[in-house]
Amino acid sequence: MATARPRVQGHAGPSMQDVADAAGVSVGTVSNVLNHPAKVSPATAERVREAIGRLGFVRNDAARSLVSGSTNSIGMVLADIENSLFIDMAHGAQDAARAVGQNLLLANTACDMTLQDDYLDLFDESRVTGVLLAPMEESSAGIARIRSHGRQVVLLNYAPKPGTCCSVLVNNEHVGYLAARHLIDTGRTRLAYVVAHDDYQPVRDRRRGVRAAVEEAGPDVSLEEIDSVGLTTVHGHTVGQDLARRAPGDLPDGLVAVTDELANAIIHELHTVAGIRVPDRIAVVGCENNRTAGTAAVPLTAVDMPGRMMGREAIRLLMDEVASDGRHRHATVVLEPELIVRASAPS
Amino acid sequence: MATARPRVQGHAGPSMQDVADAAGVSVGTVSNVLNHPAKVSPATAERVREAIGRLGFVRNDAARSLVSGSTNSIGMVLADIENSLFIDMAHGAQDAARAVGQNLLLANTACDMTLQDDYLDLFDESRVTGVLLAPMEESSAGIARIRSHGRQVVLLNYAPKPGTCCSVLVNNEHVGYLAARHLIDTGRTRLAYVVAHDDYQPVRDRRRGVRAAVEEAGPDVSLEEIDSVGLTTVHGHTVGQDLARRAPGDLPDGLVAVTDELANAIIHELHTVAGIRVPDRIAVVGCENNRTAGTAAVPLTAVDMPGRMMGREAIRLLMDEVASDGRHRHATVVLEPELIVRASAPS
DNA sequence: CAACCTGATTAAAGCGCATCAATCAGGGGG
DNA sequence: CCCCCTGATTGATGCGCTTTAATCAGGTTG
Repeated sequence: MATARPRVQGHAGPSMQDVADAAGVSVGTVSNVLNHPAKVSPATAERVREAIGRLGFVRNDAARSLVSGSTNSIGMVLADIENSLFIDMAHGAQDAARAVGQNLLLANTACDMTLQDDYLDLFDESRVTGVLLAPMEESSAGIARIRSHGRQVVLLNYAPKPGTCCSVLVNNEHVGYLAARHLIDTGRTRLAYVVAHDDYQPVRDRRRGVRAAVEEAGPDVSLEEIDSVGLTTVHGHTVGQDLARRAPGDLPDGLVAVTDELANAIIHELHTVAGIRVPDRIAVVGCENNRTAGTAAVPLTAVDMPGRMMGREAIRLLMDEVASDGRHRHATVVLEPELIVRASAPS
Repeated sequence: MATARPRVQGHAGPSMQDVADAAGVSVGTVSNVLNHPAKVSPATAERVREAIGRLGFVRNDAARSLVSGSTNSIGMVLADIENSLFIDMAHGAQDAARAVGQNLLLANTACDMTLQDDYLDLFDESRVTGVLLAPMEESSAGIARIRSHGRQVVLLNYAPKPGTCCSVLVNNEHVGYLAARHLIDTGRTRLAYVVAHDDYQPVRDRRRGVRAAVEEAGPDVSLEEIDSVGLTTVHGHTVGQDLARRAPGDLPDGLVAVTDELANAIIHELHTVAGIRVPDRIAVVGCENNRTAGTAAVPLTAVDMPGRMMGREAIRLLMDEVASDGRHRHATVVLEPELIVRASAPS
């Protein structure tokens, strides 16, 4: 056995030099075995591979990307990993990234903008191929920062400031429209729209769609907008309890909730707790078609967001932009939602 | 403006040298401003920081970790990002990692062992601080490989080969025991255990617990083990349909499903489709307490797995091992599950 | 036999940063 | 006036790899 080179602490593991020594070749040849096997004679390659196996050599990705100036990884920053829409986007992106030889690294911000900025910076410093960002809130500052360093970003499910980056969106106005329209088409006339965080662009868009459908229906259909404190289950319970306390005549007969969580919680309070039957007394539609929608106590009619496809499209846009060394025009891909009819608002 | 240094294509962005030139100092000083601010006089530091901002300098993490031989990131490989247990583990790990100044990078293998190995190797090559692995199947080959390179691994929710690495487990035998015991305690006598993939260690352990509870109950309680093809919803539907076709006398009156998905799908076929009331005719218990358990058509009684805490513990073990330069003894943390009683098997 | 070509291999030059010994400036004490 | 001490700064070195030009061995051709 060859004697080991002296090493400072912390720098464990054999290097290419060690492999080269063991195989009786130069480092350049070892590198070629790994990256351009065609350039190396079969016999030498075999000898090198044997040495690699014997020494347990692991290529140092830091050195590799230091030289090449780039990596093989795409970073994806997700605002809420608990939401199945985001999971779907990650899944679609994963598949597409893999197909183009890139690894997808996920980071969860749990809706914390500080964490989001940290992860954007981390990916920036890591020189990833590009970044996919699926935020909850306006994030143009962070995007601008890393874009100014030349790092490519594709925004998911949130409209960017015009011309700042590529994005993949769902036609959220149509989401709201489809939801309200379904209720109107099935004979509901006193609609309610439960909403919170009107400062989030997707939320705003959905509201516009709901309003459009109601206006289109003429004076026979009314719309009440109910402000919730937040978008999650706890807030839905509050809204549901408030509704349950109303005089029967004041109750809407059709309700659109801006998130599935809100919808399910409201149904729980009305239907299960207060005995106000869904959909008989009031039909409910959600706006995400989360994983839970189909298995809920009252299966939820919801407008489906095509998360998988969004992820795939985002990777496509990103790789397009990365490839186009020269001029690149930012693009926005808008995918259409689809209504999934279930028991909470049958046809 | 100083003239830009000539640059080969691909190596965009200002380097420390550029910053140093702009601020009229040496690279060493710029490095110190970033890493040891106390060593630099306030005036110089300010000048350097100004230059950093003006040039849009971004530290190159590859070079950084090439020198230091390590990174600031922990890699977490998850078998199934769709399962809320894994999400919970990621969440807990994230919080704990952040508390010790590490970034958590997530990777989803979608139960694909090839992908799992790829990500393990990626993290290995990236010289991450350590790796958290929450696999679906036996993974000792991959673990052994990267451990042999000196990379630390903590295994989550899957027992390692003795002495090979640290791990955080749930007492899965007790999971099965609690589930079966609850049915027995509430008067059920003809139990069934629906199971698949007996080659997965957690699945095996749960079975042992179920059997133990039944044996403990004596001859008045019987146990039938029903083999499912798989662990997911489609397989549950099949099992449910088979059960629904049985003669009423042949039906068990209590059922433990090894996953929540199986449980919910079985309840759907029995209760909703076939009209065999749950829990009246048959009580059902799940073994994970997934996010959907509480909101299902029939809220699911399930044994809860403490995912958040598992994630936190895993980070703790990992950092312990990383810190202990000298001798380290692998540890296994076993967390106890807890029964959550809901409508599908009331008390 | 010289000139030339081809394929395999090598030696050397960095990539951008952290680190550390060496240097420098500026007092204060003797 | 010289020496030493302190704090700030510098310059040089090397981390492990990829890449490129240079070298070499072994044919082939004129």
